[in-house]
Amino acid sequence: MSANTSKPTAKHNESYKDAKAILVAVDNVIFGFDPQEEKLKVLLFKRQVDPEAGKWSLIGSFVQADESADIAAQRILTKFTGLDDVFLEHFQTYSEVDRDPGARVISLGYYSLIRLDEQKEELVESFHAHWFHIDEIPKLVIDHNQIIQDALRLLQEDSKRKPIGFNLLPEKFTIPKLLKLYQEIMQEQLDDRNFRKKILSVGYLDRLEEKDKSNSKKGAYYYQFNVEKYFELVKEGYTLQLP
Amino acid sequence: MSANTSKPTAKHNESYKDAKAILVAVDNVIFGFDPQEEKLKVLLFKRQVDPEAGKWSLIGSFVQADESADIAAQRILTKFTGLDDVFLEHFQTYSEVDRDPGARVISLGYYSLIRLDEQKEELVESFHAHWFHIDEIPKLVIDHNQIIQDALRLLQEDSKRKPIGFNLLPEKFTIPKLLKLYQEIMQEQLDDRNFRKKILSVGYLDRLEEKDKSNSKKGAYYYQFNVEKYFELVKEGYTLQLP
DNA sequence: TCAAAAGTGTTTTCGGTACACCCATGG
DNA sequence: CCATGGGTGTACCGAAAACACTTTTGA
Repeated sequence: MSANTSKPTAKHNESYKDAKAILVAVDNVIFGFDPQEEKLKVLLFKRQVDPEAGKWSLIGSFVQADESADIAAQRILTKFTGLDDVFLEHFQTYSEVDRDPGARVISLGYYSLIRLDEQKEELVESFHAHWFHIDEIPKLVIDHNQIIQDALRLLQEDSKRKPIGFNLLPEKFTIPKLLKLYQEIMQEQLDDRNFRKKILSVGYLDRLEEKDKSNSKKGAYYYQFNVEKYFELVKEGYTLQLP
Repeated sequence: MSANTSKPTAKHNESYKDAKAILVAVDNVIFGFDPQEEKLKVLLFKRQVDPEAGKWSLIGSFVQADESADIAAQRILTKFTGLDDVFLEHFQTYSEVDRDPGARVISLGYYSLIRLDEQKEELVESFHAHWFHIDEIPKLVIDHNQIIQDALRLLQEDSKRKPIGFNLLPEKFTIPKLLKLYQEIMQEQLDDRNFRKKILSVGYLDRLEEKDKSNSKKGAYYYQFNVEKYFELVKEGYTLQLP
């Protein structure tokens, strides 16, 4: 008697045959942290296909018929960096009809965290890919600047609640480096005493005997992330909560 | 000289022509709260197309060539409930190759929050859709049970950080009802005194003079969510944080 | 011996939690 | 007048925040 938004009697699940297929891509915001420079970076490369060939772009690919989106995101990550088994997470979908001038493409935004010291540099170079500091991202193809911004915001959220920062550091790292990493991610200064207190009080960091003397005469103790202890804590219902 | 994961010289952006298009659907987990029953519910309907026609399913549709996924999710929501301009959010993507036995379909999971008192009941009924209490969801088609579970988890997370609960209540509501709603969402008991203190201290609830006497002789004051005050708070950097 | 980074403690403040009693009113 | 749900206040505890000094050692 009202609400004539649609005919209730019409079939309201379109059949598979009537539906129009769409190109689906993954775009992967690959983050890395350079412990020397103490900078958070994103891997970009020059797009190879028209339109907009030659412009900087995120690492992406179409999702193939025989792979899930997760696998596709993993595939291109491995292809460009040689790395496998790293932190990789879907965070947003971009489906505006006209976002890609080449065709109607729905893009699945992923972000991954890798250890710069473990990447295969020859591979990165062979694709003419380049690491850009998060503050110096050039104008990118399509909506990729937006995608990076969204990824960074999620990285910030996630960093507060999960110990994912360790995916960006070498196996062994010092507390000062960890602090610098968090400051880069959060884009704000943190009190070093309170940070140290908080992060060590959780109990998932093991101090090694070894020290890193590359930055000071005194040297800073190396620490290692203890995954087992972290899983125990999670089982007990613990959830990290940084400011 | 290592990392032979792929030929660096090969084109590493597949051209648009080589890519295979994929069916893309949205599945919308529509939440409603019945203030009388004090139950959180999800809208489901009987799937019309094979395979698995006749089984209970989320409200979904394929994404059309001329619409974004957001619009598609909005479209089916309006079609089934008559409602427009409600809380609607994408939360996850389901892209396993064999998830749908009918074809390769990538599904975008959405969840929406509606006011049960505002839905067009004739419309809901005309589609033979039905509201199921969150604890009594039947076995659904494909991976839809999983999708609901994921949606509920996100609703719980979001509820702690954003004042989205108000999207499930009538314009005017009492604190006891709001408490019951939060308890339904969180699936746990909350201390009523602390809850009241916390939620009122934020300052985005306006007390009306009117009382709801349907549940007690004394009557409970009606409150209203004040969007303007909330936006002001957000601008000042405020973020809600419930236990 | 001193510059430069690493490491350590204390006090204050604020929010979270636990907890028990009075209030209003229709029947 | 009393049962029922609605509403209020307080004491305690622990975590977060602010804040400054000592330690180490290579150059």
